[in-house]
Order: sequence, then structure tokens, then C-alpha cells
Amino acid sequence: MSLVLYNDLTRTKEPFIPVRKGHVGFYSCGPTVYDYFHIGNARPFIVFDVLRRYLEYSGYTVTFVQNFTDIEDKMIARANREGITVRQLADRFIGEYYKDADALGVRRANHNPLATEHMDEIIGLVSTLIEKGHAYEADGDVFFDVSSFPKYGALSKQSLEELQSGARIEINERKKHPLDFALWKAKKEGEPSWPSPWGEGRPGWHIECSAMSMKYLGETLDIHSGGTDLTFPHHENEIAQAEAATGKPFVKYWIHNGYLLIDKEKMSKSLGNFLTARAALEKFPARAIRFFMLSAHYRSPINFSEESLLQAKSAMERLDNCWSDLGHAITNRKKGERTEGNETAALFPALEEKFRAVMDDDFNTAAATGVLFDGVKTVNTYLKESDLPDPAVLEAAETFFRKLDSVMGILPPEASGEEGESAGIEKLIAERNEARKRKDFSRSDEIRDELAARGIVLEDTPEGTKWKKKG
RNA sequence: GGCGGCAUAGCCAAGUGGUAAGGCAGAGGACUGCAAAUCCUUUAUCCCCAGUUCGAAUCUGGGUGCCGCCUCCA
Repeated sequence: MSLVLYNDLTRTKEPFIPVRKGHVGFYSCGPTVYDYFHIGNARPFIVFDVLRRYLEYSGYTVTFVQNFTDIEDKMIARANREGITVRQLADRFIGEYYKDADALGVRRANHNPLATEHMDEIIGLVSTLIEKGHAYEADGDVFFDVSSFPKYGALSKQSLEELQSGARIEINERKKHPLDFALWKAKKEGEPSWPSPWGEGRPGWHIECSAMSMKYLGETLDIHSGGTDLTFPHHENEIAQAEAATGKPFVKYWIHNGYLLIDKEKMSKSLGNFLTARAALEKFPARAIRFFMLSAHYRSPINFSEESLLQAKSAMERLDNCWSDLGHAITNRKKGERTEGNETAALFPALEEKFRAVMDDDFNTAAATGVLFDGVKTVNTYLKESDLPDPAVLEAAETFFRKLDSVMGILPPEASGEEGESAGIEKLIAERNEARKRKDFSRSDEIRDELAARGIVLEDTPEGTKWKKKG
């Protein structure tokens, strides 16, 4: 088995074969850093983080690039409103991006290029396009000439005529074709600008991704991802810019995630129906948010709701219980225990194989969560039925969870031992167990309630009383 | 108008020809001083109609409903 990906360019699932054997160049469109990102924006960050991790799990060396758009209309508008520079605004929200993305368990990219730091590459690309007759200057603006690029519309499967007929774009007299788009915008009053062969100005939005992705990943990328709303025009334009300039295929696999909906409607800043990732993180554990995102296929729309997140949270608690029970069993294992658990131990590699199979099929994280919980069930059943667990089973189980978690990133973090607190809790538990021996249940329940008020949950098991923090 | 997506149990959601994964919630049982956790049992003929097929949630045609893109947007 090997990975098969749904390629939006061909609208079919295709075997994944990278340009360079063993290596993957992966570019994902990043945020415009004019505000906190919302939970809908978080979807691609999380799902493509998982795809990247899966590629690494599968043995590829991945170069993952995600840009920050730091010069753009909304950036300028907000900076002016707040009386700060665009650069200051960008610095601020890049910092905020990392806070939230880190909290969500999104691994950092290998490169996070900024448009404003790649003016040479951008201007170089625009110059090439003009030289090759694919772009033209008009009063300090430079436009891409869509009619010079026959493949235009290949990604969105629309002809120029079809695209135009439904278009709601403003007529611009200086454009040769209504769908021509800006590569370079002449400076306006109150806007940051950079020198260029066409005068002072700033880059259009689409050009930065073409220029920066090719700089870091070469002229043909393996994977380019983003939200499905970027298919047109953003990604269509990226293809036009890159391929008109290089004459080579720009991207082998285009993948787009479905929207996150709220009240059955797309969550977006312009609709005003958004919840920032930060606000979501205050309400729900990050791992529950990740699990929620992974519980549906990445191309399907998912509906964000309080109920869905609470369900995800409960599912995580089940995983936590299993993981902590497994940890207890491992910590407390004794020498000379049984070693006849081979059959059970063998279940885990088989489950991992299943995980691999479903993930290889266009990255089916929803099915993968099923496999994860098959593992949970297997562990729970084994621990219940086995008084003296076979270390081989425990190790196989732990390996299974760690391997899957290297991709999904939803296991609880390692318990941080706050020494003093633990000792105090242990003491109370001992006192409670004394009371239970005396059958002084009112005292023992009092202690349990006291701990519960501190978020400590007790479990009486044949091996003694366990405690854990309730998240 | 063009392009595209979705419709599976109370809720979330896999499954694309051989009689429905997984999670949440519910019910009954086991265990427990009571709990908690866990285990066992239990809860669906897959939007509707017609067709193809020995056989369809899965293919074809038609219908209904919902959503998105074609403008900034993950």
C-alpha cells in the first residue's frame, strides 16, 4: 500500500509520487496576519499539519512551507485605523498566530516566508512575466494577461467565458480582460511601497505564493494546499503566474480542505459569524479541537457546534482514561509475569497496519480515529481480563498509541509532576482508605468530594486507588 | 447562468457492488460500600422514486432538501 491523494487538478484520486524520491515539497497557504485567526482558519492548519506528519511517518522527508501574507488591503486598513505601521501589525499577529497554532499542537513549518521580505523574488517573477508577454503594465500597475495563458481555468474547470459570465468583478478600463489580475499595484497615498521597475508600489496578493513557494521548493511543488475557497481565483492565478514564467508544471497535487460551518453557514470574518481559535481554546481542550477536526474527512464540510466539541471532549476523556490505565499498568508491572500474551500483542501491529491503510486512502483521518479507538477497546479489555499483564502486550500497546499519536497529536501531554501537590493528594487518599477500612464512608466520601472540588477524580481499583486531574 | 459539495442511528461520522467502522448520548447487566473507570448486551435496511444487477447505502436516471465557489475569504 502507498498513499493515494485526491488531486483537485484532475478531480480523481492519484497515487502519490513525489518529484524527488523520498522528499516532499509541501506548500500551504497561510494567514493574512491582520487579526487573530478563527476556528475555521484553524482547520487547514490542523489537517495539513496532520498530513505533513503522516508523510513523515510514512518515511518521507518533508519540507513544509507556510507563508504569512503581511502586505495586503486589510493589513493596510487595520494598520491605518490603529495608527501603527503595517509591519508592526504583522509582527503582532504573527506572534499571536504562533501562540494559537502552538496551543493547537500545530507543528511549526520549515519556512514561514513573508511577502515583504521577498520583494526581489516577486519583482523578478513579475519581470519575467512581462518579458514573456504574459503581463503588461498600465500606469504603474502590472496585470497578468489571462488570455495569454490557455490553461487558465484548468483548476476550477471553467473557461474564461464561464468565469466571466458569473463574475461580480468591477470593470477596470485599464485591464485588457476583465479577469486579468494585479501582479503589482502602484502606490496609493498612505500605503507602504517598494521600488520597482514600474515605480513605487506593492505586490498583488497572488504573486507572493508563486514567488515564495518556488524559492523554497523549486519550480514544481509536490503538494499545495489551502481552503477550498482559494481554488478560484487564488490558486488558479498562482498556476498561471508560475507556469507562464517557468513553462513547467507548478504543482503535482492540489488539495483543498472543506469549510468549517457554523449554523450550517461558512464561518468567515466578512460574515461576522466567527469564533477565534483563541476563544475556542478557552472553552475546549486543544486536543478535543484537533480530534473534532480529524473526525471528518478533510474535504467534507464540518459543522462547528458546542455539542460536537463536547462530544469530542468526551471522546478524549475516554482516550485519556485508557492511556493513563496503560501507564499505570506499565509502571506497576512486576518481574516474572506472564508471557503468554502474544496473541493480544500481535493485535497492535495489525491495527497500525489498518491505520496506515485508511490514511493511505486519501488521508482518511475519520477512519483513523476509528482505528485509534479499536486500540482503546483492545487495551481496556485486556487490562480488565488480565490480572498480571504481559509486558509484551503493554509495550505493543504503548508503541501503537505513540505511533498513531506522532501523526494525530491528541494524546495527553506527559504528566508534569507537581511534587508537593501529589504528596498532599496521596496523603488524603491514604486517609480516605483508612476510613474505608473502618467503613466510615461519610468521612471517605467527604475526602473524595474535597478532592473533586479541586478537580481530582478518584478511582478505586483492585490495585489501589488511582487519581487523575479532570481536564 | 457555469462549476462543485453534501444527505448514513437521538447527535457526530467512516464505508463507493455482497446484507452497515468508530465516537458521543440512552437503556439493561457485571463490578463497587456508593461512585468513577471498565467490560458485556442493546439502539440504522443508509432523503424519495424508478432502473441496472443474482445482489446497491455503494452504479444509472429523475426528484427533494441543504451548502459552497464564480468578489476579499482557510
